[in-house]
Amino acid sequence: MLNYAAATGPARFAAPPYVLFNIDEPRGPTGTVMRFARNSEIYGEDEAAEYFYQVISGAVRAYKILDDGRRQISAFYLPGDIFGLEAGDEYTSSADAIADSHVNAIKRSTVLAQADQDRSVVRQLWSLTSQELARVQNRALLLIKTAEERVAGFLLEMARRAATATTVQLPMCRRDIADYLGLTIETVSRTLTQFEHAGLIALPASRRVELRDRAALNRMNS
Amino acid sequence: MLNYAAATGPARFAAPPYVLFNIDEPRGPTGTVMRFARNSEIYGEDEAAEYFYQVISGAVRAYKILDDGRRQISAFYLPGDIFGLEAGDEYTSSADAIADSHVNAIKRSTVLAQADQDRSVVRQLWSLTSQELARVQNRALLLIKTAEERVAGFLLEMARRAATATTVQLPMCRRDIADYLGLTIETVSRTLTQFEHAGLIALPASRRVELRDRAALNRMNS
DNA sequence: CGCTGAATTGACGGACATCAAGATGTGTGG
DNA sequence: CCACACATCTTGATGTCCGTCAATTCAGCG
Repeated sequence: MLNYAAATGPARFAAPPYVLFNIDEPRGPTGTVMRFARNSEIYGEDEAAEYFYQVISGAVRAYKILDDGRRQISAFYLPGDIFGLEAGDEYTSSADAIADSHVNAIKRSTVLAQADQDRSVVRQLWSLTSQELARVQNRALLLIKTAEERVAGFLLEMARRAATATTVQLPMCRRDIADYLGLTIETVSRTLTQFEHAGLIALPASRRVELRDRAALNRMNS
Repeated sequence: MLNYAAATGPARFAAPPYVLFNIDEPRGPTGTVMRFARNSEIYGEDEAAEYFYQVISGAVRAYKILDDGRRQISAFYLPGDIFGLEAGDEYTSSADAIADSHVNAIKRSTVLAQADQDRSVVRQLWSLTSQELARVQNRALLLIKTAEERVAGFLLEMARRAATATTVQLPMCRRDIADYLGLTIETVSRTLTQFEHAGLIALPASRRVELRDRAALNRMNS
């Protein structure tokens, strides 16, 4: 059930050497492997930020809950992705496992101590946070677009990050997608079937998407 | 026309000592004061990131333009705010002056060189980028809300950052506000007059807002 | 005092949310 | 292996918030 194969693929983050994490040695001196069951919480908003994480297998969502119960998912993390990188002492979002997942956890205090020896560590933390900032900016761009554009953008993003050829296996349910895109599950569903009827995608299963006309999807991404 | 008084107010960023910028000594060894006229560009997206900036007087907007001409403003920077802090070699947004402005500019290469001597420099860069990330996350939260909630949130944010007592002097036009909130100027305008009729605010001038019922606005902020 | 861009106000339509029902898929126990 | 239960997903009907288009008012400036 747990997919270690995903962990042996190409790493998705920036420049080696990997001071923080090395996905090829998840059990090495750089951290501890933890297992989280589907829908279990990894950390909560405003909790003390004890660990930095990297996804080994499975998938993770980061989110905030508004007073009225609405949820906004700010990011999905897939194998290779690093998350929980707080500069402050508390997590600014909650995070939980979308599917049964293995993550590599490394103590924040250890990393910060390491930073006193090795100046490249903080440089790397800054760089990763900067990449996260760029991701959030791009998602904010999505949120001002039409439903079509948002769903198209989401499919292309997932294809870029998790695709084998043209088939995307979605780890998350429609509610997660809706909460990520700022839409309702009905609108997400309708938009997907509309894409299917237009021949842009195929939906052999609700969580499996085949991109048939990537150019058309790109055009929508405006 | 240029308001130096604003620069002598309390600094708005985090913990001293200010390695990067010291707003009390804008002409000191930490940078160069530059002047930008209203609507002039400070830097463009994908340009080489030559400088880090801090606003001394005036106001700055950062934004991206979509293919179809839509503009999304990702942030407003007021006196004391630092912007243009790129970890990569290029700016990821454009920035220009909303009003005639003075900014303190410090060469990115100088700061990065300084970072080899003083380890607190990168730590500070990381911290500032992390704060920027938190700001963008909060704006993304705004974008999934109703027009009322977005405008209320905007007013409270501006009041917190730029208010003298309960009066907010807005440096930007309705189009800027609209592009920041993902609304149209008509909706922004209508929502403001609606707030006025409900007694939540007063609008003695189109760019001057007096908060009359902060509690009610806060309640909308959900 | 007239010109011009900014802001407001109104009428209307459309995209997406809401409410509701039905279809599909999945896990569990007999 | 089948049957039932429950969650997930899809599809339909209706409503509403906000965008669009258009006209008017207001403010700043030569």
